[in-house]
Amino acid sequence: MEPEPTPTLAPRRIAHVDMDAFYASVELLRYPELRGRPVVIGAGSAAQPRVLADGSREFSYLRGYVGRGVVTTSTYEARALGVFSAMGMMKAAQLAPEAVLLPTDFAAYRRYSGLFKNAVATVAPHIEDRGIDEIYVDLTLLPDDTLTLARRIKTAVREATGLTCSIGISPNKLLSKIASDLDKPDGITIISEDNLLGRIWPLPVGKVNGIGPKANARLAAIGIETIAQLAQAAPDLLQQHFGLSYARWLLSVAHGIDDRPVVTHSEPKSISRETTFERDLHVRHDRALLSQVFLELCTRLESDLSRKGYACRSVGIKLRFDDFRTVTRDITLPSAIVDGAAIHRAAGLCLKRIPLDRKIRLLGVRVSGLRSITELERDRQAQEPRQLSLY
DNA sequence: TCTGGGGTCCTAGGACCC
DNA sequence: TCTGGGGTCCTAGGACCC
Repeated sequence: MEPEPTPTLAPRRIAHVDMDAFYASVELLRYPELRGRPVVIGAGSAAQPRVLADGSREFSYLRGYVGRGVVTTSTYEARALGVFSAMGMMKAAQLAPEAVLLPTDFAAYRRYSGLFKNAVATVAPHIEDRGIDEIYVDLTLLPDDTLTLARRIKTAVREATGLTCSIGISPNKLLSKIASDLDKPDGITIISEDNLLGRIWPLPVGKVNGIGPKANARLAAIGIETIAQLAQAAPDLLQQHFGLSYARWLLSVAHGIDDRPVVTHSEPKSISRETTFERDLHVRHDRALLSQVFLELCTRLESDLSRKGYACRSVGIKLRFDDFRTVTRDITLPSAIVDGAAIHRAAGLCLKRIPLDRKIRLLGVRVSGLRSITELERDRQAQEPRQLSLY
């Protein structure tokens, strides 16, 4: 493998802004009496707090939770008890039975997300969206010094939302993402050439965005646990275990190299709707329920598409069986569709191609090959005169 | 007391076309 | 009549992220 080229341009200044325990913090604005207590977000509407006659609120608790939900977010007090995102709620209830349980309210989080992003944009408008609670911001062309900008961003966010965020700033997205996590909550971490080795290299490889549980385990199996060890690993050893392109990527990230730009606009590639059943469903005995849910998923996709102004050329389904095995089937159509009935027909063709020999845990429908409806219309109108000229 | 829902990107094989 | 490569599209699965 060839050595990575050394960047020669003046370093960029990329910020990663990450809201602190975002969903939980939004809930604490609403229910300030919960501040300082372990709180877990992630239930359905059954966990909605009730307002009592005297105006006080009665909350649900994790104790006794039954169901298939997972923790979406938890407050720092709940994390101290071992309750983290993506943990099964049953397990969380064992660890923290006295934690308050709240339902997710995505409409509220989206509202605060908009406030947070608009606030940052008043300070630095070159923003890449990375989901509901984090963004990258390119500060390179702004005149002020880095620390001043970071403080200004935090002030703007706090004034607009009442919430805190953590900011990492470095020459690239990779390092800034790692940095924003180093001083949470409410921190500012600036990584430069000078402190790169001291701050980044001692960290476990799993801190790198893109090294997940699988890669982590495979690296551990060959004795690589820290970013420093990864940086010093023999290229041939990495290539042997991970293939050429992934090995190259691993080495470059370990050396803090990442040239990806901050991308301020992107179009969606796919839209999906899926649901996990409260109990595994039998293909024949629960056929009516399965059919109803299947149709509902397609109907929701129709409204998603039309609300967002897209048509789709591909339709796919996803099934998860009771043994957690997941299968997908796709079909690409001759022309783009929006209509729920057409999505339902295509999804039905996909479903026929899956042998249904086990109970079903999850059913999902996905549309992809998205085309903007206004562009389709424009193309269609541009086509018409040409077709007419054939006559 | 197993494991949500919404996404993106990558890989790899086969079809098909030139 | 054995048999080129390259490019693109489609499909299935998997890793990863928030």
